[in-house]
Amino acid sequence: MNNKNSTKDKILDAAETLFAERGFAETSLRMITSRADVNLASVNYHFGSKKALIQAVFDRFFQHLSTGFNSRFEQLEKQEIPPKVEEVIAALLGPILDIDNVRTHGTSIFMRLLGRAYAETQGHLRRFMLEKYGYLLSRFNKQIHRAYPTLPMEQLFWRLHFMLGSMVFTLAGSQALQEIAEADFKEVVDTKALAGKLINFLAAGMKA
Amino acid sequence: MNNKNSTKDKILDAAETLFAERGFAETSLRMITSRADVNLASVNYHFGSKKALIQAVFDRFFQHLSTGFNSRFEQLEKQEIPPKVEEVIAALLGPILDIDNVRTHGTSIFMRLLGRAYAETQGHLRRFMLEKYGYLLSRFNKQIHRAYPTLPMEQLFWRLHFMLGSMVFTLAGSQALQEIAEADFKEVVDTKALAGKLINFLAAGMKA
DNA sequence: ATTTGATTGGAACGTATGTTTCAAACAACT
DNA sequence: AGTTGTTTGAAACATACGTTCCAATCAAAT
Repeated sequence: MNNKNSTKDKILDAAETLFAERGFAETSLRMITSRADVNLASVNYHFGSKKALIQAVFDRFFQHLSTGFNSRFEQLEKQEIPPKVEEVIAALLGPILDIDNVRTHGTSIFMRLLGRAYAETQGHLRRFMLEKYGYLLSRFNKQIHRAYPTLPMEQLFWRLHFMLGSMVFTLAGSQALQEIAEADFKEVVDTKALAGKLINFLAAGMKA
Repeated sequence: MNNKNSTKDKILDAAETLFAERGFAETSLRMITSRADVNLASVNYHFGSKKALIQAVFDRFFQHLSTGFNSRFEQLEKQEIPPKVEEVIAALLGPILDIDNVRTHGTSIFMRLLGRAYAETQGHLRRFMLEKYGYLLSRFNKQIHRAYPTLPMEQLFWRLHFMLGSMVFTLAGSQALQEIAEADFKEVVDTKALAGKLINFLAAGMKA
């Protein structure tokens, strides 16, 4: 049913790349099916509609991510001593970077999708994601609060969103930025090093 | 020719709002012309094509902005004593917030447009903007370097992009976020106060 | 070997889009 | 008043889209 080269997975693979590259509305089902080398009708057969396909693409990503999030946050939660701010941010960022171990450039594709979902004001995607993964934010907030108890919750709320912006924006364009940096500074920066820089920046902002 | 209520301006007004609210592909010319109360054909008559209309919308916004940027950065550049990091960031953020003085909800509309333009990987918009406003980044870098001379240029490059991500994302979703914050914390946060929080966060990250 | 249910293929449907056409209305100037 | 160039209006155009239909094919179980 869910082999690596089943029609369903071929559609998901093609759709995920095209959605990230071109956007949801700008990607037609015909582009997807011709890239996946399957019949046009198979999208509606397997997924029901284009909207359902979009949600399925996100669903697959989040299934990869949630195991990573769960194990990292469980580890933080069972610790007696409060974590450092850097560690909490790393718990959020780590699983996202791990996608690259499974797929090439998986992180940037996912972040681009996330950025596009965020821009969607039609909003069915935002609601869908918040519904499924809102619990993550409250777990994150709890840990930040342990790491930095004097920060008012209202400040935390805003800084969380400042942080998300940096993460999505940077990781979505990471390929392009890495190339520019390499050309300008003759210094190769891999994604792991980039994440370190990002965590430093964000942790300082959180602790401001 | 360019009266406030000329057909051309009515189209631009309607298009700018709808593009920000719904996105470029999701906004049809018929929506624009019916909201602007003009004939459908007038878009192609005055602008040539939908793509050209999109660029015209951005052009008008950037004309407002560039005068603000120029005056603020000239002021920084002529100062003998180095500016503070916060001041440099404020010079970038200030003109954007000033749009609210001209239009209601102008900032969030513009930032949403910016966010969408960034998401557009078709890319003709990104190139168009970088071409027109790339010079701003080097002026910004120079001033940050004056404020914080020991920061290596390569670090500055990355932190600049971390910062842009926060700015675009936060301001693009500022309406929605302000509503959530108001509901959750019973505390009204106007855009000016939000900008202050954002500058604090970003300056701390810059100085990390 | 036959039957049954799931999947695929090819074609068509209805609808919405950006663009074009061309006549009517308007404006400015002689 | 008449002419000329610009702008509007209503309709049609070609195209691309998501979706649906139904026959052909396939896989597995009897």
